[in-house]
Amino acid sequence: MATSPLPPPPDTAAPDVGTQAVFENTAPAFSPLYQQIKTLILRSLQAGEWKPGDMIPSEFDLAARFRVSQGTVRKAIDELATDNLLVRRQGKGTFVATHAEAHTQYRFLRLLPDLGTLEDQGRAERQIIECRRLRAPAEVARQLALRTGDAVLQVKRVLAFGGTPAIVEELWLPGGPFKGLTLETLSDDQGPMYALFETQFGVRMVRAVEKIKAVSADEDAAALLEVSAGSPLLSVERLAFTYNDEPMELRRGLYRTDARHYRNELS
Amino acid sequence: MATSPLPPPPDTAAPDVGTQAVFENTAPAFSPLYQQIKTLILRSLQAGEWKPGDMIPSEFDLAARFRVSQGTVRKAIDELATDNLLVRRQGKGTFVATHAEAHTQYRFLRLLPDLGTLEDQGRAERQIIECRRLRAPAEVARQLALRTGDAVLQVKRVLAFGGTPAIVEELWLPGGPFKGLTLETLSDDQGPMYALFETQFGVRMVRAVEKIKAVSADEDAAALLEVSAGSPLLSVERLAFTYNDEPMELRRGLYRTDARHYRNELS
DNA sequence: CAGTGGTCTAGACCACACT
DNA sequence: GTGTGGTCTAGACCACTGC
Repeated sequence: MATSPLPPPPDTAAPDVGTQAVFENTAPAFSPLYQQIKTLILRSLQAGEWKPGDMIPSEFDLAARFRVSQGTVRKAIDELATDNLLVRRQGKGTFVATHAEAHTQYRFLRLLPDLGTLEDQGRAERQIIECRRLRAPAEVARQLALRTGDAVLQVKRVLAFGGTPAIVEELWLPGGPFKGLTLETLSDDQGPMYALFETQFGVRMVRAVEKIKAVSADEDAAALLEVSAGSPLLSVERLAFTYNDEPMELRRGLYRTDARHYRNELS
Repeated sequence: MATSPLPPPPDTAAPDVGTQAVFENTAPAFSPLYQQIKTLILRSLQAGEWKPGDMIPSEFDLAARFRVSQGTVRKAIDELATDNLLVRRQGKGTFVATHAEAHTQYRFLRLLPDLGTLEDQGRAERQIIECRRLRAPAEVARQLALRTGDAVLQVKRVLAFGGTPAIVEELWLPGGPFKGLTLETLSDDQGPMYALFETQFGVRMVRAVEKIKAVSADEDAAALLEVSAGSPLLSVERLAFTYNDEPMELRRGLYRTDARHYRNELS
């Protein structure tokens, strides 16, 4: 239990765990060991020590590294797995979750066809309308935790299924982390946009919040979605976050729901 | 570890656990012990052995009853707690979840004001429009797993906040479990409808699925919601389930979203 | 104080994947 | 077979609640 074959040398640098909470120095707030371990793993994820798709060290190795029992590491990993930050695969190992895998693709897309195979009626056909670099309007800046006027990227695109347009959306991305993103980058890419963000910009979207309203189609949206102006559309405003609850994308979408619906599970 | 002070006598009746899976007699499907315990607890919940709000036996007692270790019971309860079927309270015990508590009220209602205190701007003002007993239309029957023509209850009501109507909805309930439900029962009651269902009919809603669309207000809805005909409204169709994934309520709602929005978290 | 859930450990063994 | 995650146990101790 005492050896520590990984980065932190045997008796220093590694968080030293006595019998109970370690960082209980100042605040009287009690923090369980497994929570601290969870934080340390999270930190390694943020720092990019393990990238999306990578296998992280085994529970035993991590236990040695952090000087705790395997069961404690297990509980930390369990929680990270239920948060969809890690994926466990029995017999293989534990991996950093990614949007690039078939089974987790379009994890955030809740628009489904009313009828037929929920699975897939054709891949989504994507078309980028424009990609501009500009200064953040006040409201966009506020939501992305930037200052008004900071550089941002604005992307507009249309998604269609089986030739019928279904979604028109506008994305706002902070200019810093997404430096170098162009219309060509986006257009050339196949696969989910969040997968591109991971591989090209090292940004992994972890969770998101959506605000949904019913609105009437304006002229522009009506034309792009091939409906008549004034038709009811679903307005979906999404704020997506990366590891440290940092907002990293603001997305405003209009969904056609005449033959599809937004599905949500409550529990 | 061997005593069994609860209902099942010492050496019989209680599921007998050797070293591994118990019910592994016919199917080669492997089922972990804690999963079997989870099923047994679930069965007791369905049978009404413990009712919403009740405290269930301690982990130790359950461990003795099922002849497994306390840690195994713990894992079973953990999962039931994350499914919101049970609620753990340190120092006190583990309780059957209920819709009747302040902190879990309106757990399934996702409509929030765009501005101001998310907490509450006044209680919801509810008004029952009608409550009829009739024969299930085909589509309603299908969704509630009944036969077309079976007895069902149809309830219509309006919800308002601060004097402004926000939701008009129509509920369909199976006639059997809800025998005796009348307009008076519903109107007299304060508090969430799902709480009433628990206390009066022993029906606890556990989870639900919603299908959301944008639609135009027809004359009736427009009048009730005090908007002009043709205004965009959010159509929310909810199918709610009780313990055994039995569908128990079909609800079709129209939401005004001019000053409110449907909030959803993705992860 | 006793009773409850919460944390942590150590070790044994099972199931699964790869080589 | 070896290495990984998954299950189960037994026991010790901590934290919170209420008598």
